Amino acid sequence: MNETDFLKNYNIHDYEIPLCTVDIAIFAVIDDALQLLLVERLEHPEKCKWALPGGFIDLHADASVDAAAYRKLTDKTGIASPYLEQVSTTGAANRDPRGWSLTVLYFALIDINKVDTSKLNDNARWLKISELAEANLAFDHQQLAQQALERLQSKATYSALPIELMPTEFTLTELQDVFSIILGRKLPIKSFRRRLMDADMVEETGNSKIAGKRPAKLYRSTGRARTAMLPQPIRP
Amino acid sequence: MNETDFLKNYNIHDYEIPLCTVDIAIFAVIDDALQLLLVERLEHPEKCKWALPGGFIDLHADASVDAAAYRKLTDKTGIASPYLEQVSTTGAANRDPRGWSLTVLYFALIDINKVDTSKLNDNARWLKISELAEANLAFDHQQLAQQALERLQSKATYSALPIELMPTEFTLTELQDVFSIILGRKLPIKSFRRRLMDADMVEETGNSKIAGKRPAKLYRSTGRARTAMLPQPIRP
DNA sequence: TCAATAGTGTCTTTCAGACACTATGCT
DNA sequence: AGCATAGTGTCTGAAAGACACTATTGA
Repeated sequence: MNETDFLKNYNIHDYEIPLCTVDIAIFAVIDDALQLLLVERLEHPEKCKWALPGGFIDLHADASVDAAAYRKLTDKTGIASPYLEQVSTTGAANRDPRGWSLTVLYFALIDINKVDTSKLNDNARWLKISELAEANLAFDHQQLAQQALERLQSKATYSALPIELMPTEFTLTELQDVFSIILGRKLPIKSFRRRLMDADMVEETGNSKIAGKRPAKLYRSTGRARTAMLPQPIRP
Repeated sequence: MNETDFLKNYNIHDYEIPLCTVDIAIFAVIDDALQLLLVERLEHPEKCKWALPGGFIDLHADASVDAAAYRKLTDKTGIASPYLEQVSTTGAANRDPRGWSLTVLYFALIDINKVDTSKLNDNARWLKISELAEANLAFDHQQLAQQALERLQSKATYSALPIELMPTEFTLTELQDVFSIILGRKLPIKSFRRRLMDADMVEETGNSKIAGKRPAKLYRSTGRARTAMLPQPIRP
């Protein structure tokens, strides 16, 4: 049999294959807290429970898994160029009552100001990370969210990725506060600023922000935060 | 409709879903070179081309994706406790002529001496990493292998993971050579030894190895290499 | 004794942490 | 002037790199 004949006779439905989904842990800083976007499930199974945004890969709409994740993310937030990174893939026989199911987990970092709020309806809400441990989410989404959070926390120690959570212009004090929120502890101001400046993660915009006291210089991302690593991780 | 009825009516074959596979980049050091295990494809598509070991997830045999990867790895090598780590998931409409397909990529590090050679037959071979760039592998396996290699190289700079490629007892010079092979450059001897010792990645076995010249102390892994990070990455 | 490989002593460099200090604007 | 917040100067400490040095064996 040659390849053409082989493919002609090949029917995917002859085999038992898993359900395939993508799920996205979308993080934003809101009210000085790191928060995670959840949507309410409108259908069985796990109906009415809160879950990570996501769903089945659409073989016609989505050219790739990454494209599927982007589509789901844009559906929910309308953001033009969000930071989106694949975290891991979980698949098992018992994680969904419909059968053997596999999900590709992503995490996204967004600036809450850039969200198209018209896309967020009643069955969406933000969950503070401090409440994640006790949250009762659909399927294994609590563990998935935890995994994504650990990845973000880990990256915050050796890269400047949390810049992706900031608005276009921000002060270094604001950025340091975001790092502190993510890592759950105070950071030394001097080395924080030195690390970011020496590694050219940010550059001055020339503007400043006056909030009653001494004006703070405003910075913007140089874009290096998405890929470059800092020379040493923050010590524990 | 309640959940029980919903599940009763649910038929996975009503939906178009991707083909799901796992692929494993199995690395070993052989003849002072980092090498990658390949198997020849016996069936269409891409018949007779070389590919990463792997294949379809078996919904009955495999309780999870990780279990599927372990099964494939054990099938090929017979190794008891290989190091196996998930790298990434790639899925796209055009990567397999049979249709939209998704693969979960793993990488494994093995000690070539522990391989059950009876499991490796004619349609398996080792490819030197130096020849990977020009290799013409099935599907997108060349890129997948490259990704796995990059992960290994990256980890070699900030962890002691390459210990997983070593036999039970090894000298520090041998270990340093393996790091050099992976990273493709010489490393400073003093800081190499200090890093591993200070971080308790290895411990003396009490034995030594005589190879004509001064005997070298033999060490074994403490197991910390699988998880612990070294304080600073090796500088570029 | 010499060649070859194993392994150390110690100085320098890099970069994070500590902390006291200065700077700026509002009231 | 006093305050609160922004931001720096500079010392210390940890860990990597450089490199000359010593150690151990067989031939």
